[in-house]
Amino acid sequence: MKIGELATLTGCTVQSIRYYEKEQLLPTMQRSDGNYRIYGLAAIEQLKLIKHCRNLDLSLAEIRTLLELKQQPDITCDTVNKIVDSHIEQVALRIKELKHLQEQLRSLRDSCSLKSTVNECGILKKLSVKKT
Amino acid sequence: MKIGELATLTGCTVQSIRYYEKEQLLPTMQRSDGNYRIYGLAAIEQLKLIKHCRNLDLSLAEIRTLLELKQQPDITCDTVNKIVDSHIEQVALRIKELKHLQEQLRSLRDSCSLKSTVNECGILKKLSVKKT
DNA sequence: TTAAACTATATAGTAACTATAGAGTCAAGT
DNA sequence: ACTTGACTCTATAGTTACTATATAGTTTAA
Repeated sequence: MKIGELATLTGCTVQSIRYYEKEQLLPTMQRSDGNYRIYGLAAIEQLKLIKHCRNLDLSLAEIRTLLELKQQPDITCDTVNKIVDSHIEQVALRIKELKHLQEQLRSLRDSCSLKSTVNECGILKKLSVKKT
Repeated sequence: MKIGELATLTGCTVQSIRYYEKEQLLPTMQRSDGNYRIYGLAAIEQLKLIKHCRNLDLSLAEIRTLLELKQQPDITCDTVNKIVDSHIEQVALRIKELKHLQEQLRSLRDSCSLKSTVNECGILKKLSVKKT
């Protein structure tokens, strides 16, 4: 299988597959006579894992760690848990921040009446004055 | 006032102030004999506005638009409203996405028991199999 | 055989900075 | 007068996870 077929099978772009190889998330593939990368079924598996992790917003560094752990089946999976746990925390924190942001934006939005001019725009006034 | 003082007064770093100037969020400042940027009180105002907007996660492009609008006090502030509204929507969407993510991460986390080895780790299994 | 479709590498761009290198400026102390 | 240290200047590279582009080579179908 060549890279284009792998791309359509997994929903990745050709470029990102090459990028993952460069970043060591996929192994260096063997090449055909014409220097084309040749993939087997294992590559589909691995790319799907990568893609699923990316959908969960895991960083490439985190995914690389998971993949390395997968190569050592006999150690305990504490590290896997830790990665997921810390990621859950990060997401929770981000949600909290965004909710706070949402409140501020709404209160900002309420400070501008419909027909006013920029000159007396409550939003711009608030932005200029409010402390950081 | 030189750039370092402005930085401490506003809580920005010296580099980011220079960056904002390069990106046209601050005007090109006049220079001293020794080629140092010289700032007045207006710069504090403007930097605080920028910083406050950044705290609200507005992009530099959005902030640039707001600052341009500020220069034209007589037009209606529809555009200001639109920027804020669209930003509120973006944040709401992101919160929704993150909540969905959070669910998936938690269900993933639940699939790994405490003492298992990587070999039989429910998390890695799920990640490999689950569809994108 | 030739054109289309595919693949290869290398490089630059994205956002909003941060970090670094190398050089010039200024104020205070000796 | 000289030097030291703190400050400033510009230019460049790095960050993340790609995407886009240019240029060149390969394969496949008509």
